[in-house]
Amino acid sequence: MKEKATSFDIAHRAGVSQSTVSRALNNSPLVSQQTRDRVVQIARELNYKVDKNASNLRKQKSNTLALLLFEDPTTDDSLINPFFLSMLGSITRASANAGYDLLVSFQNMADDWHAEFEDSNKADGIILLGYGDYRSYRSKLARLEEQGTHFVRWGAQDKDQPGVNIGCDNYQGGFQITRHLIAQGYQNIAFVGECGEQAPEFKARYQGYRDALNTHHLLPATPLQYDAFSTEDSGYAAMQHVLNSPTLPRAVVCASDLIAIGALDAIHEAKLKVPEDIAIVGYDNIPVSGYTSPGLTTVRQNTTRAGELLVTTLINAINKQQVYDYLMPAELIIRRSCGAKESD
Amino acid sequence: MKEKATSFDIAHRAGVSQSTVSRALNNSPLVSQQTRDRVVQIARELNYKVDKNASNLRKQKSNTLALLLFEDPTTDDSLINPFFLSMLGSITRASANAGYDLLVSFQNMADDWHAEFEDSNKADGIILLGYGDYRSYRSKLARLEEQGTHFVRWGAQDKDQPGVNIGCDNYQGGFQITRHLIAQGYQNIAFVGECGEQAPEFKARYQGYRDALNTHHLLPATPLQYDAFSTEDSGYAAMQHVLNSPTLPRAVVCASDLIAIGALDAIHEAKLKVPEDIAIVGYDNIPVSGYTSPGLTTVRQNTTRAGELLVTTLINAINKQQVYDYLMPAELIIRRSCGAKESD
DNA sequence: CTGAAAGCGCTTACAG
DNA sequence: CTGAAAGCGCTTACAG
Repeated sequence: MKEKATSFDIAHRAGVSQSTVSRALNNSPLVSQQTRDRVVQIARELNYKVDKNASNLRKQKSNTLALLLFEDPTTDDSLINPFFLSMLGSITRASANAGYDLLVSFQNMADDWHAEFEDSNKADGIILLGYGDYRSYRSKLARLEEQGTHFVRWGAQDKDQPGVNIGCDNYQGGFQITRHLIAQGYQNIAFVGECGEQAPEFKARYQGYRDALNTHHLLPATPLQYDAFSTEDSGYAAMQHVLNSPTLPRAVVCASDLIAIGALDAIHEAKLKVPEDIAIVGYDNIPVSGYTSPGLTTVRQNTTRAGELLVTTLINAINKQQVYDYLMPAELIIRRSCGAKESD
Repeated sequence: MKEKATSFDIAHRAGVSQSTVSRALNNSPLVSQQTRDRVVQIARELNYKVDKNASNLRKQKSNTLALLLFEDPTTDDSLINPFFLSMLGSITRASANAGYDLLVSFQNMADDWHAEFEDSNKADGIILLGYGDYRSYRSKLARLEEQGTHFVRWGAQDKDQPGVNIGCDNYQGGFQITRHLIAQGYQNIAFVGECGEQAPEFKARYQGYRDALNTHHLLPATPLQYDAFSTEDSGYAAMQHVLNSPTLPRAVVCASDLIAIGALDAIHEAKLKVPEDIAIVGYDNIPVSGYTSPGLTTVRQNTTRAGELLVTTLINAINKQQVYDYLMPAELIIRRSCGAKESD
């Protein structure tokens, strides 16, 4: 095990000062080409790497982004929502492309997550990812902002929240997919998914659903809305409720694919057919949604683009540039579960 | 934007020396309870966090693990193999539980990845994750070892490789799933997946397949093996090959679920039925495999356990403890694609 | 273009 | 139990 080389070792061998080594390696213009070449050469021979801790300490920045994954408190301990898993993948890739390291962490609302990363200089900025109610940590977000910590949120737009937000247009997605069902001729359309303040994404999708129905004068007298959060089990239970209600809806808009998959199970168990007896649509376009029987009509959120947007927005913020909220368009993905021909 | 507090600020307010602050905050026994309480109290008030860069620089360790994801060179830029995505999830969780931060990074065989992390003190150790041929970076692994860098590999056991290895018993998995097909009465069984040195995992699965056939005297005169790497497209193409061959096999062992899913597409396109006309089995038990039509019989690798093993093994290595290779058992998951009753 | 020096914010022997 | 001091390995004004 060789001792690790430092900039002094290189300086010694190159016959220059340590300052010059540092400059040469950092592409400072204040070094002659000749000196730089020699230093770089020796650094390579010695397999030298700049010590990031020392460099970061001195520069007071880390070239690292932190990703905070908030978990659905209801999720099984060993599973991550597939949608966020795919976001994780695209964020990882986007940070790498931007030359930043990515620190990944799960959060269970630990007391001091708001300070943990930037105050400790582990990261230059934070990406907050997770469904749910940012209101509950509103004060923490405010504190982040007050401390000058850079962060971006993924989720539902909310003018009231501190910080920049990147999200997908949940209202439009809910509207579109409901309108699509209406265009198929369905009238009696239910919604499965909680839609209170604690679930702003679902709430926006629900609003889109309602407005689409309203536009076509199909809004039922009593709302056909059933609570469920984003797990298969919850979707399964909610759909059993639906199936036990006096009048069976002809179509169901589920607030997420996970819910829709659970609903599918409940329907099959009841020996009913999708879409013949009841049509089902989901939301998210998680990988599995293309493989259910029948394939799920759903709304895609472009995770690749989302990852890029989150990362570039955060980096811009770190570099003191003006940054803006961004609302990505939703994209309808039509498969068989809605009863449309796939070419529709 | 408040200035960030340092240990000196706390020392000043507490009327003690900065050394004492550091000790108090690091739970050193060399501090009176009274002093510690006061320091901790003030630290909280000032919202103080230890600067990790300074602390790491001084301690020469980072409390961070690096995860290097090697990509299948054949994979689409925006997609990660779902199996590795699920490993990523479990490794993230396991590191967090162990109190380590996790730095995630993709690798395209950049020249100096072997030194990038530990030499730069960004991480205390490295987890190498990715299918493929470790032989091609054998020299780099050797260098890692020589430099005293701590690392664990996920993948096929290989006595020739430097470093510790955690993996799942690919041979046993291939054997079991093939034996299962034989038990269903199939005789003419093909294998789809490359099985050369560059794909050690697939190779081991193929060996298991062959030995199972051999045990039952079913080994064909000419090997029924078709190359494919782990993507749907490649599986689709390979299965078209199979379907064009003079005698159609009755069952096909695919080296991965992704391959099997592509194969399923090719078979359905040819208007054949699974499992009636031809049985298909996969490997990995990726989430989608439960939702294909029919559901895929496959081999599960316990990713939760794998993540924990990788992390704890690496941490043990970092702490200078003796560490060992570990081979996890494979686990047969029976669904409809093999023609068995699910309760089989 | 180069060097000598200060200092980033800690931890930890050393001395009491 | 506590404090004064050294030093981790860099980057960057400052002076030439």
